[in-house]
Amino acid sequence: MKYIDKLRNSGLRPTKQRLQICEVLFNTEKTFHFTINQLEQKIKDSIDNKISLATVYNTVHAFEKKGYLKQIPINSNQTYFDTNVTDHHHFYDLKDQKLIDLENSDVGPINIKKKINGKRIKSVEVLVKLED
Amino acid sequence: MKYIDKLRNSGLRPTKQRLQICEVLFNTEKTFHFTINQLEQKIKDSIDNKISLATVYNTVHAFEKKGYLKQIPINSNQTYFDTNVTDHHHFYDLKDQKLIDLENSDVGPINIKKKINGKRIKSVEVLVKLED
DNA sequence: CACTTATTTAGAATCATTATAAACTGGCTA
DNA sequence: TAGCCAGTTTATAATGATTCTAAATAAGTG
Ligand SMILES: [Mn+2]
Ligand SMILES: [Mn+2]
Ligand SMILES: [Zn+2]
Ligand SMILES: [Zn+2]
Repeated sequence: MKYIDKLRNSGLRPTKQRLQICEVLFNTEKTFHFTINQLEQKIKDSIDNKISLATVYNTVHAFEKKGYLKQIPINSNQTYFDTNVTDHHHFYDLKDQKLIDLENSDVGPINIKKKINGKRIKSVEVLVKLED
Repeated sequence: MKYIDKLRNSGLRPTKQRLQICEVLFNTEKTFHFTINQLEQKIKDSIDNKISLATVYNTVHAFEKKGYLKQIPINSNQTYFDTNVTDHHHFYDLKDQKLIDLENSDVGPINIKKKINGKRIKSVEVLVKLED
């Protein structure tokens, strides 16, 4: 199975719950952005058994740690995650509270001129807020 | 007084509490980043009377709405604010959980090529995560 | 199967933030 | 200056996302 190896290779046991969450997160045409509550709803809509909220949190954090998900820095009372783990940026529609991907080519190269002693750059993320 | 006019001109009554918070926030050499709890501590350290936590929240939100403060988009359980309301960007030191200002000149112009119908760009913020 | 360790789970706890509603105050007007 | 009132402050409760707990269950191993 597609996700069994992915999980085993990461040192995560391929449990029924994790495999079902993998289907919801990764067996899609397009990548997407989500909060835990939105993911919980998606899971409810697509499987018959119940997965506890604690497991959804546990799984999302495990996947994030393994690099299969990333958090998007944004001001919201809920944490946003992204199934697109490539380097890219975001529009944030303030009215609809929706994230839209901005490819690197839509933004152009960003050259950070300032250096901090003993630190290196891990990521560069651009957030473009949109209003009507 | 310096802040009385500022508040009046914004349609905010210059109350004792607001004026004291203005002193803490704006009567400084350098701008700074803070969470509500950090600000609460600063207020306690610099005034004799008590200001309720609710008033600190109310005031910070009022000042943000008037453009005297801005939120910094970052993944944290607490909201970060900035007394520097000019267009600028941030380093985020993941280890020390500290924010460092990045001036526009340190980043260079950012040209967002993608357009979203009916929306206009309100702000462009760059977050550069630093690791050791 | 027997055993160990990881995982799931319901529910409680945490904690930043927001809501409530009563008391208070700044500013205007008579 | 007194009186009024909308705006503000305040203690406290409520909310809600997230994390914690500890017992039950499931996966891997020999
Ligand atoms: Mn958060
Ligand atoms: Mn927040
Ligand atoms: Zn994205
Ligand atoms: Zn700043």
